Amino acid sequence: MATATPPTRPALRARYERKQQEVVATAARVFAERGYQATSMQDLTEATGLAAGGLYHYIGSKERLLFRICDELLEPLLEQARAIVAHDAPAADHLRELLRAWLAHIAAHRAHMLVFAQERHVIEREPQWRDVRRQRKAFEQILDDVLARGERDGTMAFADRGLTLLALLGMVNHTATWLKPRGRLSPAQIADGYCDLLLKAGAAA
Amino acid sequence: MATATPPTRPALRARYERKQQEVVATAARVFAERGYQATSMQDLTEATGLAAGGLYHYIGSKERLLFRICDELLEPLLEQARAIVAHDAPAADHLRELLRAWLAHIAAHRAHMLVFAQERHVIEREPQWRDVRRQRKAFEQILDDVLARGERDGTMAFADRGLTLLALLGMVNHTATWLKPRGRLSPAQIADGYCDLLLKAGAAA
Amino acid sequence: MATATPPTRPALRARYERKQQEVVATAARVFAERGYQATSMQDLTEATGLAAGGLYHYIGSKERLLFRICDELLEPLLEQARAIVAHDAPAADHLRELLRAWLAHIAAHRAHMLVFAQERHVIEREPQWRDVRRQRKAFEQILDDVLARGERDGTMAFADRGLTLLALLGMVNHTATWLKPRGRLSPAQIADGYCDLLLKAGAAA
Amino acid sequence: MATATPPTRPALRARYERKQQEVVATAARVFAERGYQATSMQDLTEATGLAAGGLYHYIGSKERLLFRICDELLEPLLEQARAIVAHDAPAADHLRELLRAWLAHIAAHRAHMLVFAQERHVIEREPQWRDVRRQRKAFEQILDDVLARGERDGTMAFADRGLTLLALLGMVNHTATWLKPRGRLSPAQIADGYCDLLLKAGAAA
DNA sequence: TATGAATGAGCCTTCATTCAT
DNA sequence: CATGAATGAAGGCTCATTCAT
Repeated sequence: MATATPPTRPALRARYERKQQEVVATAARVFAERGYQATSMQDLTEATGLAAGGLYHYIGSKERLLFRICDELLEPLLEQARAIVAHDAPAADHLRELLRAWLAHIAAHRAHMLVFAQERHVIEREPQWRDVRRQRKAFEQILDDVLARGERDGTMAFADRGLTLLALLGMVNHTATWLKPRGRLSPAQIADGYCDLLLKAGAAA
Repeated sequence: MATATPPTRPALRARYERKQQEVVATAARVFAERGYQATSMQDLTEATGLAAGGLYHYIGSKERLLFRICDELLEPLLEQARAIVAHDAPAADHLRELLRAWLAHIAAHRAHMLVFAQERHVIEREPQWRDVRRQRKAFEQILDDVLARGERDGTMAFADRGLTLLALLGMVNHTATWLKPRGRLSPAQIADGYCDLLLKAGAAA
Repeated sequence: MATATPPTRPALRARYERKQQEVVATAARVFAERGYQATSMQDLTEATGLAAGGLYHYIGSKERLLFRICDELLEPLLEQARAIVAHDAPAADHLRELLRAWLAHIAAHRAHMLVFAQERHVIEREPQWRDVRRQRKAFEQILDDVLARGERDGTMAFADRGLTLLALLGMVNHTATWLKPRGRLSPAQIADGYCDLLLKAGAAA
Repeated sequence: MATATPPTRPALRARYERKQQEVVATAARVFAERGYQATSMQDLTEATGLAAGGLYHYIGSKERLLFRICDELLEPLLEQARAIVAHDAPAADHLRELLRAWLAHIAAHRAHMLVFAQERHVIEREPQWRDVRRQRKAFEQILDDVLARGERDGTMAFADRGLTLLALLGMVNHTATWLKPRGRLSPAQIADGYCDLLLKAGAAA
């Protein structure tokens, strides 16, 4: 993956990184709309107002751009998740907090999420995406750990924990597809809805 | 959309359609692996053993091929769904039957399903995909109708039926992603798992 | 190095290869004039009368084209050289025959030779050119062997055989630069001139 | 050809010119390795440690840089050659001195020489290189004059003087290709080797 | 002096598709 | 029926160069 070379002097560097983020955000929006593959650099040129060369000054390559989008999505989410499970609380509370953070993140990065989902088949197959895959897996592991802890301490009892986790991942990931900025339900309400679904279904006898 | 011109004499026509289905199946597999956009006609040329001209003889165009894949996925599924809800039975039974048929269909057409999911953003936006969208919506309507009937007759009580339906769609659609031909759970078991999840969560008091 | 895929049926294959050679010859001429790097595929498009796609149908890539040019130059030359030294004759006769064959080859493939010389720095450095390098070295080895044999059997006595060989290579390679189709001296006369230069300078006492 | 604008105050000017020479030397090295055309300004940016703007401050343009390299090569060589033939001496002595100076120059400016040879086809064709061509021709004329004088005064007798000169040019120019800083033969030894080759071959009966 | 952001033309190549055979 | 030669627009990206700072 080609890397754009950022300036070294701090003042310029800050400016560079601000502009870079702007470009990434714009690109995420366009990718989400038209699809990553179907979006040409020409499209981004128009969306950003930069000429081809200027664009590459900030992004290195189209694939690098996709990488940044995935990273901006997963890295802070993973960090939040780790912070949540770091403090002491019942498994059910952790689950609810995780879901709320997750849905809020999706709402705030809807375009990122849609792009990530669309290009999933690439990310799961190509070696250069290993780090991204690892972040995704780490997050899912945290979720599974919480469910497992609930089972162990007797507060949850799932028919099949593995399937429950997969169902959860499915419903949450799918959410980016239909979530609207000012929709009927807030991200928190959706999170609670999913959480209740799981907790009721897995209510200990 | 360009249309390939099939022969009119019945014997030839049968042969033609058999070969055509073969091509569509192969294409679905390749698309599922590499992505529709990332797959070139050249790739299909290699995968099918046909030369460019021969390929076009059967498929008309790349987009037409995508259309066929979607249609092979949705049309029989919709038909089955209609058959299921046509006979008299409690809402919960209908739901279970629908899920079993659906999961079985996904298992049998995994590639089709993955392609459909991947290209969803195109299908949902472009006018030429209206008919496909309509099929998808009709199927989802059938599901919603069953849940609504359950609510009406008092056998189900969801916190939020709309959200429940979306959750269901999410988990089922996501399934194609991880379903393996000889996995731990059979399609029927998965269907039952999802069904129980919903029914427990929406158990009437 | 990408490879264009030739047809398999013999009749078509012959046609394909004829056209391919035509393209290579044209390209060699253009490269010789403008330089390999300075020549754009657009230039070749104009020179061959083929559109971009058609061009690639025959050549695979620009680098592959360069490879073909080098191969068309070196492979038959090496073959001729081997045939010459295979039959019994005095070293001086072999030398003269080699030079005549060599100069005739250069005259017949002036463009190829100029391209080869121009891109020498690439050919000598990059790993994908190993086979071409090997052919060049094999040819030079044959020359050195003849000079060494002359020294051994006492018919030649060079002040420094290594330097003499390098001088020979220099003068012959340089020839493509100034050789004109109907110049004052024929390739054979030039060959004899170089041969005499060496033989006189290395005349045994 | 764009021209960089040097400062006018003497002290600054000296500094400027020192740095400029440094840049030219570095560029010559990189060009010799990768080829003039294949070297990007970005490559030079990295090799010199200057940013794009700084580079242009010193060189004006990429072509101007090539011009400087050629000029640094040819101008002092031509001056030396003129000095040599200015003093009275037998033609054979002049030839030897010329070759020694020439080979020493090549050894000291190997990169310059390689670049000059590589880009020869450009230099010989484009009008803006007329002055460089003139220098090259002037140098070759000096060589030819010496050989002609040797023939006239009966101390040399070549089979074909024109061909002999071309052979000489070929062997010397080719030398840059294989000359190593601490090789088996010193530049002076190589010069003598070439000189002896010519003188023996052209020994008057 | 020197930086590095920015340009936009041009690079090589691939693409879906057509059509004479 | 099927081939594969051929198209030409468009793809992602790099290039030499300029200029505000």
